[in-house]
Amino acid sequence: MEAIERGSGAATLKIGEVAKKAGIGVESLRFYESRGLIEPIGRTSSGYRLYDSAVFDRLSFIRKSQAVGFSLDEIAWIISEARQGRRPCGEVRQMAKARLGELEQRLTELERFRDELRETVRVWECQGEADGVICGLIEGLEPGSPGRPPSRRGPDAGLNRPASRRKRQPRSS
Amino acid sequence: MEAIERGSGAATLKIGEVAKKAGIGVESLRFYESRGLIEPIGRTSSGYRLYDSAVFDRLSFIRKSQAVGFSLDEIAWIISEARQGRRPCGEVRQMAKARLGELEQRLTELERFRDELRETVRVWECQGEADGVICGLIEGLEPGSPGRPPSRRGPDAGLNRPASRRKRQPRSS
DNA sequence: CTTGACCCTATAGCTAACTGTAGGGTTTAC
DNA sequence: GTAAACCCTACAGTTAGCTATAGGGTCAAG
Repeated sequence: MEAIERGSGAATLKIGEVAKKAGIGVESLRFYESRGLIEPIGRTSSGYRLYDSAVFDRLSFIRKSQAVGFSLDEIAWIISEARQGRRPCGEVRQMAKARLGELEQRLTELERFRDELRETVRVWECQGEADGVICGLIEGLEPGSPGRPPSRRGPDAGLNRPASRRKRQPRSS
Repeated sequence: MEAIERGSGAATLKIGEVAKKAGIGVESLRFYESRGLIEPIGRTSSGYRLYDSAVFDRLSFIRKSQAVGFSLDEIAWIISEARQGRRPCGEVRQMAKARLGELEQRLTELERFRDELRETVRVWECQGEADGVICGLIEGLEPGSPGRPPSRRGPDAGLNRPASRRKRQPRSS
């Protein structure tokens, strides 16, 4: 069972070959397909996906778009527009500008937050830990009932390093 | 069926009263409990949680810690330390400094990214959309096969409008 | 002719911090 | 005495972008 047009001039690739050349996982390729971002040019009779080299341009487009800050949904929308012969340049520009605006706003917030945190750290540094001075924060945190710790499964839970951290939306009102 | 010590001097509160006074949802309170952040001082015979006013100090501690950038796991760890009579001031300072370091690094990355994005937007602005100039990015995104669109089960997959957009972490590199 | 690398679909899990729902029981006000 | 408002547990869903697993089928080499 050979490919639909495997060996007929234009080289076709199986998903694993595409994955390896593009430096991406096969699961991600299938995931992209499920989100409407890529599509094989065909299938073998046994159902294997077949791609041609155009998939690399598409993947490159996806990566560049992500680099601009577009979500996969937005990228899928652009692709679907393009597939219908449209060139949503204006919209894409608008999207990029919107992304930039959000980014600038977020940066402003983060900078303000950084300044506060710097100040907090500075204050805590000054207090030292020589005597029983409790780091501002901990004040009032008394041991609940001395001698009856509720046997947690281990303080390793969130220790080490807390992976990626993200800003939450503080509920207004 | 009255409370364990409801009406015996020190006022106890049910979860809804705590939630209302603290401006938080009852589900969040139960969630915090499941994460080891808070604990009722007891239960009524029918199983209702009872709190005293100390819970507000605890919630305030949680909010302040979140404001420093600590995760709930980290906060739970601090609380569990404190409950065991320890004062992990040094560690807390270290955690805050680590948070600050991460934040500064992320800010640097984001600033670089913002500059790139600004440049991208600027370039796209100059091109305009008057003639067939395709916004850099879209270049090469041809409609699948001209004249033979592969009759998908429905191009609605990612159509309409890009729906909800949210801040993502732009992957560096 | 069997082994192992590859491929398939479908579905669940990961991250964080909640939020919502289902399906009950309890309390309180009228 | 009944209806609304509250409480309970347990679990699923939300956000994005993957990543992994289960349980198969396919294919090339030896």
